Amino acid sequence: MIDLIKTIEDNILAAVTQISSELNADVDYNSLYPILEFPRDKNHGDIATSVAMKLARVFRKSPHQIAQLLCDRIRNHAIINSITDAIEIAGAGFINFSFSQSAVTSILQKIILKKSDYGITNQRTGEKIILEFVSANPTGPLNAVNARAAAVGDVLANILQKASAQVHREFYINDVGNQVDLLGRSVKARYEQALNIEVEFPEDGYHGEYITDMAKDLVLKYGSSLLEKDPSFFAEHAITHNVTRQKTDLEKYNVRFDTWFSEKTIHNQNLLDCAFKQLQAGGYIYEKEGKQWFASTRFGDDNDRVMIRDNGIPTYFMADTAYHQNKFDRSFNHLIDIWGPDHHGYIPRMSGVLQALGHPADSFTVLIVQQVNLLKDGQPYKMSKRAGRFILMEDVIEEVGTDAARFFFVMRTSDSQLDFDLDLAKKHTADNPCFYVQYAHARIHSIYTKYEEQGYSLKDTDFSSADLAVLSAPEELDIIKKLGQYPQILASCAQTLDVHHLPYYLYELSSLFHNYYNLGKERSELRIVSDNEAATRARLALVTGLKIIIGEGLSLLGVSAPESM
RNA sequence: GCGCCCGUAGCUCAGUUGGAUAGAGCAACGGACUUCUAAUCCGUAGGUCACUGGUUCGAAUCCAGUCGGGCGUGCCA
Repeated sequence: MIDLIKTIEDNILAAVTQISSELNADVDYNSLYPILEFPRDKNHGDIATSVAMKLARVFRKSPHQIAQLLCDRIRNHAIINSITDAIEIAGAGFINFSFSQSAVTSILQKIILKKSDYGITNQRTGEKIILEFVSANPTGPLNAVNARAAAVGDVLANILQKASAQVHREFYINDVGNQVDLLGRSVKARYEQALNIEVEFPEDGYHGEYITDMAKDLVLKYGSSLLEKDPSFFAEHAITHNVTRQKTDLEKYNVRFDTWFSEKTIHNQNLLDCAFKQLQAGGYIYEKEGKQWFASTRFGDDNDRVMIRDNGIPTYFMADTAYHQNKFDRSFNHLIDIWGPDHHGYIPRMSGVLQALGHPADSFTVLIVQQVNLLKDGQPYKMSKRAGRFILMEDVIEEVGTDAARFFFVMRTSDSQLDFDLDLAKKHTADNPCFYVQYAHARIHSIYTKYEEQGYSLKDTDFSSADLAVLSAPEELDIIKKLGQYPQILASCAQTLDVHHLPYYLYELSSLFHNYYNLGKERSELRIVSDNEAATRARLALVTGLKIIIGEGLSLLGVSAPESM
């Protein structure tokens, strides 16, 4: 539908330009956008513009008069007349356009021809984006918020790629610092305990069951031969073990990273020093109380931040600064980070330090993924069988499966808290939105089967040449119009970085389809597969369009599109 | 105290850079269906968009303030 909209938009703009020069008015074109919008109410046409109202002041005429002037000009164009049935002025000065039937069916034709390419836009052409997400500490298994971040990040990456951006998925491993030391001491303590040696467990150490299991495993393999090793040995072992497990969990969840970037890389390559010197040269560093501070308040942060402690050890923030600089060094021009709710206070300093390093403010974007409240039997589900303190990602997947988990995690605005109803996600009924959408896809396959049972072969059916003029029921045209919105939905997701519009759209589309399908039960003339060969072929073309968009949409969500359920 | 997120139907949530009479799903209520095209279908009702003021042709949306909820506020990562 994007080309239909473009045509109308261009014509409106041309008319506005003409009128403004005649009236000698100075129009701020930016203030007119969006030129066109989808009306909520069907009586207001398929697409509408409110420019007449926006121009009232500059043109010194009533919105209604302006709408009339615009209409007079727009109606003169042959293209406009071929794609619209009606252009009406309504309400306070809206101009409502209704598409002609042939314009609508041409959308379907295009979808069938372009298939999964239909959603491609040039929204973010030329951007080289590095999307960093999950980046969980290598001190244990992934939890439910990590699972949400993984789903959101992966889907966002898919959508950005459809908008023509180059996207690199990265997982940052924080394998340096105090927590690593603490992890090592925790594992060593468990190892000694497993050998019946009485030792004190470190204060604030890692209590998870997985630590004990790991220690027992070490005893099985190496007996007591590791007693002489120091904690760093145990830490390294634990990190390798944990990261491997995280990787496996994420693969089962259909999330694959292009790189697993170790923090050690930053330290080994002397990148901290480079970044620090550059900040110093820019005059952003000062010394106080024996520490080196970054003047973060110059970029709107609450406090200045320590980069190098008085003992000479750089802070985490210093390392993270070097890491983010390194992303730019790897020639990415847009950094997107997905962080958990506990890190939002960190945004001003990160954004500030990157600006201090000479990067434009809009080249770094942080998305905050808020916490997840898992519900079971209507009650909060907080304790994990394995981890005790929190729910693991693998618990969620085991409970509801990868498909439902991913669908539910991206279904809501990611920067607000999510109530995740585990019981609902498991249901195989229409109440479950994930099932509902997948079922629409499966149902289309059963229609194909039905068609072949009638003695036809799908292989011989060329949908692109079907006579689509048969599709005249309002329900059929509504479905096609909805299909035509798909590229806009993706473009809007890619622009706002809000992915939840996609599952919503797929749900609404499926709903139109299920309702249409059900009509055939009451009104046999609307059955998709019938004796009427021409109608059957046209309707198969319609469901094929649906199958393409639903299948493609689900694939962007990383959710399977089953042929039967 | 300060910062971020949030407050829309009984519940969970949408609401397209400000647009027309604020929408879905669930639950509730009322019907249909005794069988089919696979996991019922159709309909009804339900609202002070937390509150107050402001901006304008127009505000759930933007601004200021108030109230309420969640999270954060390390030289941890």
